[in-house]
Amino acid sequence: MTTQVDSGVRQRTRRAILDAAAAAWARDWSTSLGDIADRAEVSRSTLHRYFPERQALVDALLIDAQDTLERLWTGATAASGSPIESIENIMIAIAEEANRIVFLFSDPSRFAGNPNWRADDDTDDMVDLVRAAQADGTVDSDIDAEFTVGIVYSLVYVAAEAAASGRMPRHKAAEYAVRTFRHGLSPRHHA
Amino acid sequence: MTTQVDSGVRQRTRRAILDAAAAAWARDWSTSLGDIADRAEVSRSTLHRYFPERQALVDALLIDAQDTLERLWTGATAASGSPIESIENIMIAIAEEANRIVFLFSDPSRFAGNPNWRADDDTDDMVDLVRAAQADGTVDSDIDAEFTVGIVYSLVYVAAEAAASGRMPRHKAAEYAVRTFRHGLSPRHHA
DNA sequence: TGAAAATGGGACATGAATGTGTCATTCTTC
DNA sequence: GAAGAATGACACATTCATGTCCCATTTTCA
Repeated sequence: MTTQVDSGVRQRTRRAILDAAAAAWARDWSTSLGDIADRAEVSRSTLHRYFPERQALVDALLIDAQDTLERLWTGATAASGSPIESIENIMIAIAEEANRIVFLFSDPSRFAGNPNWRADDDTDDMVDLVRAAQADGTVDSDIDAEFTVGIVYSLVYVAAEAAASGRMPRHKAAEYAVRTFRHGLSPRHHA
Repeated sequence: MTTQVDSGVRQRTRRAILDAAAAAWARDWSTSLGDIADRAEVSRSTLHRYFPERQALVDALLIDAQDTLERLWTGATAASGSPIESIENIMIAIAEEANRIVFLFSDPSRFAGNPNWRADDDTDDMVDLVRAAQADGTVDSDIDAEFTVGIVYSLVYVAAEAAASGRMPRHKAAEYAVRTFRHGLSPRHHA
């Protein structure tokens, strides 16, 4: 039981476990709690103290990742003057913290029915943003908006992969992704 | 024991199992053999007759998917006159049979050490193709070639997802992907 | 039609992951 | 330095996927 507010120690342990789980489950949903505990550098006992059941960790992770996503979203849109600028800033922001977020999209159907799942809302917001950019004339209207959102996410994923593999710094990978998006979805192009 | 050549019945059962496993494992590597048997509409007993151990199914699937990939590759490059045309034709071809192939790239590290793994060769070939297209002047040389290959695969993945969800016909999704690639990686663009 | 092939269904043992609990040890904090 | 918090290291039961049989039934093909 927590005394009053969780101590700094507990916060750090909790975060280590969440981050380890996010990174592991992004690649392999069947990663065992024992492996996650190892990655977090805690014992399996400790992991179970923080998250009594596997489902408790899943739920906490879901909430944490979506909170992070919305925080990034707010920051990125606040600093933007146009829809396409918002999209590009969001891409960069997500690429920065991809380790905590990617697992959300590795297989969304996995969380279907989970009352904590609300990332669809973010995707809906992104679709709205793309539609606004299409109305703007800054994004190709010939390509389906939902499809375009899929491209946005997958470009971010490629950037995150490239950064994680150590082949290039994260900011450079993000720049490539944004650049490809901007050019690839540009409306003015000879047939 | 097989009499002489596998009967047509066995071929169809075997294919149903391989396809079910490829589709299931592309999304969730922890899908049980029981679930795969259900998807393939065979009993778990039958599945075990064809693939005594889980590993046997993994190996067979690995070989089957890579054979498919190389077949597509050969056909696509044979019908192409330039590197970029080859790349685009391969994208379309892979999108067609994505269900059998995508699982290869869902987490390649999973197959590290497996003697049957050779998809890296295909990726290497793709890198060569991109480099040729860059030398051509048809693909942006400012973006890392390996990163570009990642984009190619992920665009195909997005197309396959869109088609699988039923939001659009497969050929249209593939067209979007190719279009995004062509424009997104185009070299001539104002800064 | 009859034999062989192929499949379905179930029983059973095994191993890995999970969940629970206890106790000793280490770390914080006053 | 002492009390409480936090952790690590086990032990144990339970559940589930896996692998191995066996036998009845259906399907295929000569």
